[in-house]
Amino acid sequence: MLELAILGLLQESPMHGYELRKELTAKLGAIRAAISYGSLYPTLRRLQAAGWITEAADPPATAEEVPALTSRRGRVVYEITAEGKERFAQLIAQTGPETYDDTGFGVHFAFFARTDQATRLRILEGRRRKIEERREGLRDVLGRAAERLDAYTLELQRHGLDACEREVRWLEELIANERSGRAPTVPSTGTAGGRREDNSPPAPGEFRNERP
Amino acid sequence: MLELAILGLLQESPMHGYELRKELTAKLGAIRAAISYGSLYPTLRRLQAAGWITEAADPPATAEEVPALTSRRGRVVYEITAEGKERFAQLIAQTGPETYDDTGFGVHFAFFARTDQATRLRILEGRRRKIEERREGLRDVLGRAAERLDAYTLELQRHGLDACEREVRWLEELIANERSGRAPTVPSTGTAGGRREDNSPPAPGEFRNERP
DNA sequence: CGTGCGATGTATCGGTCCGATACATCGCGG
DNA sequence: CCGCGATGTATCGGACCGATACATCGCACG
Repeated sequence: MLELAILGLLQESPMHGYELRKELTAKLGAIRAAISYGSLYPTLRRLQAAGWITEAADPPATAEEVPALTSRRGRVVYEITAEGKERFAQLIAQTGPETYDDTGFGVHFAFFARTDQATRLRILEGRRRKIEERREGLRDVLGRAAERLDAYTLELQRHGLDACEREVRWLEELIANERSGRAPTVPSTGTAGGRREDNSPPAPGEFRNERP
Repeated sequence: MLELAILGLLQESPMHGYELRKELTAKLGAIRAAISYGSLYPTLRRLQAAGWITEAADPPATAEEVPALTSRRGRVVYEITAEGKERFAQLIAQTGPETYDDTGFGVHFAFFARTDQATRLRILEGRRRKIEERREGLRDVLGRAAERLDAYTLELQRHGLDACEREVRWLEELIANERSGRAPTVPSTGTAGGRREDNSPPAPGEFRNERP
């Protein structure tokens, strides 16, 4: 999962670890806390060893200042490679069971702008199926095994059931949206990625979510 | 977390691994999928080594059948010890930061029936604080950084924000409930635990949740 | 009658990720 | 001038997962 997220983020712009963590936290804040450095750095090394990313020279901030005295150690900037982009595309398209658990789905969803519509639909439907199963499990427990459980446990299940029902409705909306309107896909920048500051803005008016 | 859950469950009745996993799944179904045996068995061994649990003889199911031929290997039934109960009480009462993350809170909450009211209140308020922080983080991203993010990522944040707000409201309810009405605490069965089949039924009418 | 299959049951292994910790630099305010 | 919070890289032990292996039991189907 981390691998996918890193590859996805580095496609927007080269970054060093610290920055990567912040962006990761911003992008995935809804589904998980903050990525630990204990996962991040080893994963970066793994990705580099595999050739998906490379170290890039730290740009000296428009030159002008800090000539050469302080030797500028630390601050390793990573950049995605062409192979890395292929790897990302492969990871994004292939759906295993882990694609539908909370974290897996969240990460995949966060990069839907780089995913083709068919895959998006497949993932949304798989997720819905999974949540429906969880929902049924909770209903069963609340129905059949209710008397064996104490009031607090029961309340926990009720809250969980509520969350499931809500998420299913959300997914339905997204699926319907996906089927009818063509949601925009960010066009791949091409293998020879020339530093784009201007990130493709999401086409307006695709999510008419009608929040009152 | 697993340790706490196992100790809690074994206080209701002795069980073997498979059974433990099923009960665990039933009790914690709202917050996590199913516990892996790859965690369960090593943890059981750890708990046994520490003296919190012991192996118990597998009761031959009212005797009568299966006299002695099939040697009855496999099926290790675990039982909590007096030290294990102390350990549980200690774990349940001590609150660290991990008490308030999704899993930690869920497990603690699931055993609220064995937790004193002051601790319950402390945990509920800690959890509320944590969720409020997450909520503020999401609001910030949706406000300040909205233009940097694509429509899908934004939608993910909105959904997360919604879940946060909902959980805060749920917690408020629980806290208010806890403060006014005295919620029941399952009386400790005592250190010399005499096999109780009849589980203390939760007092009725404590959660007036008024679900329409 | 057998046979195969799904539920029950115990167990290990490699891998991912987390939390704690350590350490170094930089700019700013007291 | 000194400390402190933000920035920044890095490692280590431990928790937990997913895959896998293997053995038993009962029963349904041919």
